[in-house]
Order: sequence, then structure tokens, then C-alpha cells
Amino acid sequence: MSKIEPTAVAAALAGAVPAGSEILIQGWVRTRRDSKAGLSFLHVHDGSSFDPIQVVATNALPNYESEIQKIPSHAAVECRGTLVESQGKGQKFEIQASDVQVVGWVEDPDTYPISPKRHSFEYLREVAHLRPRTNTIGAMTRVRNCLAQAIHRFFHENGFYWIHTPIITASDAEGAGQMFRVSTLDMANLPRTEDGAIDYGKDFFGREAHLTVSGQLNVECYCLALSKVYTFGPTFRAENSNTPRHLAEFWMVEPEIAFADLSKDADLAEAMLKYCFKAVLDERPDDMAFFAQRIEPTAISRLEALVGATFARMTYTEAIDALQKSGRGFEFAPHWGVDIQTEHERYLSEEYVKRPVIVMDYPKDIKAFYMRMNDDGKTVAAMDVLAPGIGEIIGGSQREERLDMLDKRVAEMGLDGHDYWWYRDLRRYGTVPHAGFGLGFERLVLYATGLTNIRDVIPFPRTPKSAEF
RNA sequence: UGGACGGUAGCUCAAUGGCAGAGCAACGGACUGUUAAUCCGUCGGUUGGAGGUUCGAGUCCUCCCCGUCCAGCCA
Repeated sequence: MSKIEPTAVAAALAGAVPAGSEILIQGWVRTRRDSKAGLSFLHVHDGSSFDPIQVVATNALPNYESEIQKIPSHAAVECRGTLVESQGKGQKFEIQASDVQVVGWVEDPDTYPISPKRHSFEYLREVAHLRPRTNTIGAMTRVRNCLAQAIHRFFHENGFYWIHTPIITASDAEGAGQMFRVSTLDMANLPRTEDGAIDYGKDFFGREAHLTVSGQLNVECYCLALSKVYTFGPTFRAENSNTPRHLAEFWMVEPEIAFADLSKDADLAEAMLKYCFKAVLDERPDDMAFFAQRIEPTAISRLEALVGATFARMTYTEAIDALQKSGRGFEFAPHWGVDIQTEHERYLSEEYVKRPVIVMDYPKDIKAFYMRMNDDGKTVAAMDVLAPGIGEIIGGSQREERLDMLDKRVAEMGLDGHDYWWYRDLRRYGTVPHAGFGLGFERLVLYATGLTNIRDVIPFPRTPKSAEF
């Protein structure tokens, strides 16, 4: 047997290899159908594309009866043969096998958890180690990768630098939510100070440390030197959130731009989202066709519409006004000064404008200390991008670059200015208006695929009471 | 964390307080250049866990565990 390099299924199906070529395919069998005419059809999958390739094996092969006719779903195989135009319907090319070797058998096909039938997502989460073998998770994985690559490409093409902000932070000043503690102390025998408190001075970092809830404060340091920067990495929130759009561990993209106001920030958010969705439409038509057929009928059309449309923009005050005039019987009546509820977000994006909407200039009392005070003294330059079906996909703001105003806000919110000494330094030395936002990467994948539970768009979801895999 | 709903065969689900079933999968056979193939047959159960009521509990009661959805927190 001549030694040849393996060909990806995607390449073989796309005609990247000329018909008549001898090729080697390595992958897993999705389905096998036998014909008494003395041949079997193996659909072989290797993850390189949504579609499997059909391998035609005949009883002329020495192991036809002993092995090939017994190949179960998800056995690992190496198939050598000739790439030919298919005689059957449903595929352009197939492989006339000259050799089929089973590399790995399936121990017990009867209890193998992934049978070739429809499974509930709920069930698949219980077998997260095997679910990448399904159509849906496979397609999601390729789209997720496509989006991640598109994000880096978008920023790279626009002169941004990727900044690796720390995962472990000793700053307890991020204030974006409950944090996971990082400690090497013996929990059964904690060191105490004289007044009985836990002595974190004895801990690994000599002080309390946590997993990051946001790279924003750190990335601002690099923004005020390198102008256009972004983070893209894991983020941790210890909130007891049990919803289809929250994870305890998720990936966040946080660009930060210098010499920019909130309007430029919104422009950046809109351009980035469009770039990403266009990449998915261009690069993953096979997977998107599957999502449109089986998951969400508008999966493709809504992305096409979004790429071509201008996002709606309105102020928080206008949004409240629209909600009040909607005549809807909301569970919580919208009124100025209170945050926009999920039901309100849905109305705005799904019914009022029927596309993503950027809501800007929120009341200062419901937003973080670092957001820039507007001239009205009542609102801050914050924005949320609301996507139909998902809700908040991006949250951002122009940052308060004026030291006196920042100090005033820190004091107002009962925070300790000493905790922010290095953040304050940015305002002391060459301060400049700047802005940025946080994009929940999994929420982006949700929107792109039409899936509805965030636990199905990350390989191994971490949620309260759940970290099995 | 609060509220609602749920947990029965490998999977998806039935079963008035009275013999635990079907479809799919798997396995065996028939048929077929097949495509979620089709037809026949076989196998398949500690009904989430622990108590309780009852002649009798998958079903009713109590507690616990787990899951999903809605809400809050947010990305």
C-alpha cells in the first residue's frame, strides 16, 4: 500500500482534489447502510465540514464481511480509495474504497450515548464529552471558531493590539460582580490576625486575590499608550445566575479606544458585529444552512439583514418614552431612573425597531463609577447593544477621564479611592477621552447560530452546581 | 437566589391509586446505489434518592438531590 497524506473531507467534497485521485480519509462513521448487492455505504465525518463523505465499500474487500458490515456508528476508520463522481443522489463526490481499516471500534453500540437520532440539548449537556460528535455541536464549534478568528482579524485589520490582561487579579475594585477567590491557604486551618480576621497577608499573593470579572481597568492602561487595544479571554462571575444567557466562566472581548467618545464606541461595536456576522455567512454556509433548517428558520436571513442594516440608536430617555407609549402591560412599568428590564429590552429590539438597537446615556445611579458624566449631570455616557432574542450582547461606555470627576464618583458610590491608585494615575498623566465595551462572546455565538441556551455554545459550560467535565 | 414546571428502557415520551407501555436506537433477518431508507422480529426497567399514607404507590404526602424555564445580577 503506497503511503499517502490524508485528505480532509471538506477538501474532497469541495473538489479540491481532482476526481480519479487516490486519497486517504481519516474520520468517524456516522451511518452505515448495507446493500445485499454486495456493497456498503459509509458516511465518514472528520469535522472539517458539516457534510460527511460517502465511502462505497464492496464485498471485493477482504474484510468486507468480517469487519465492514459490522461497523457501528462512530467507529474510527481510515479509508483509502478513488475519489469519483457519485452515482447516487445527495452528494457530488464519493470514494470507491480499495481499503477500509477500523482504527477504533465502539465498545458497546447498544449503550453508546450518542445514537443517530435527535437528542435534546438538555441530555447532550450530560454527555458533554461526547456531544461534539453531533451535527449541532459540530456546526456550533466551527461557527464559534469562525467568529473568534473574525474578531482577531477585524481588530488586526483596524490597527488594534491584543492585550493579555491578567486572569488572576488582586484588585478588588473591578466591581462588576461576585468574584471567585484564588487562594492557597489551608481552608481547614486559616491563619488569623490578632482581631480574628482571616490573614490574607499569609496567602500566596500577600493579599486577597480573585479571578477576573473584566479586563477593562487593566486594558485602559494599554489604551492610554497604544491607542487601540482589546482583550479576548476568559472571564469569571460567581453570581448564582440560572438563565440561558449566563455562565460562570465565559469569554469576553473588550476593545478600548483612545481619543474617542461614546458615539465612536457605538460605531466600533456596530462595525465589529457586522464584520463578524459577514464572516460567518461567507465562511460557514454549510453550518448556517443546517441552523436555518433545523434550529432557527431565520438564522441566515437575519444575519444578512443585520449586515446590511444600520443599527437603531436611541437614548435611555427616548427608550423609556417609547416603552411608556407602547401601551404594553409590562410586569414592571418602565420609568426614568430604573434600569431597563429584560421584558423591556425584548420589546425594544424585537418589536419596536426589529433589529439590534444601541441604547445610550443611562442615569448615573444605575451605572458603574468609571462611566463618564454627561453635561446634564444626571446621565453617564454608557451604552448597551440589545439584540433580538438575546438581550444585552454588548455593554460599554465612555470612561471618566477627568480626575476630579472620577474621584467624586468613587466617593459618591462609597468606594475607597486608594484601591484605584493606579487607575487614577492614568488620569494624572496625559489623560484623554477614551471609550470601550464588553462583548459576551458566547452571546455572539448564540445570535449567530440561532441556538437559545448559552450552555450549548461553549464546549464545557460552567454554571452553578455544574462543572462535571 | 425567588417563582413555575419536570425527573419512568440507551434516547424521546405514555400509563384513573390496581399486570410498567410505545416510538426511535441497538441486535437478528428481509429488501434496496443507499441518503433520517423501508418491512418483520428480538433484547431492553432499583419509575432521581430517603421516609410516610394505603390491602396496593410511577401516581398521594414530607424532606433531599438534579434539571429546564421565567425573574434578578450582567456579557
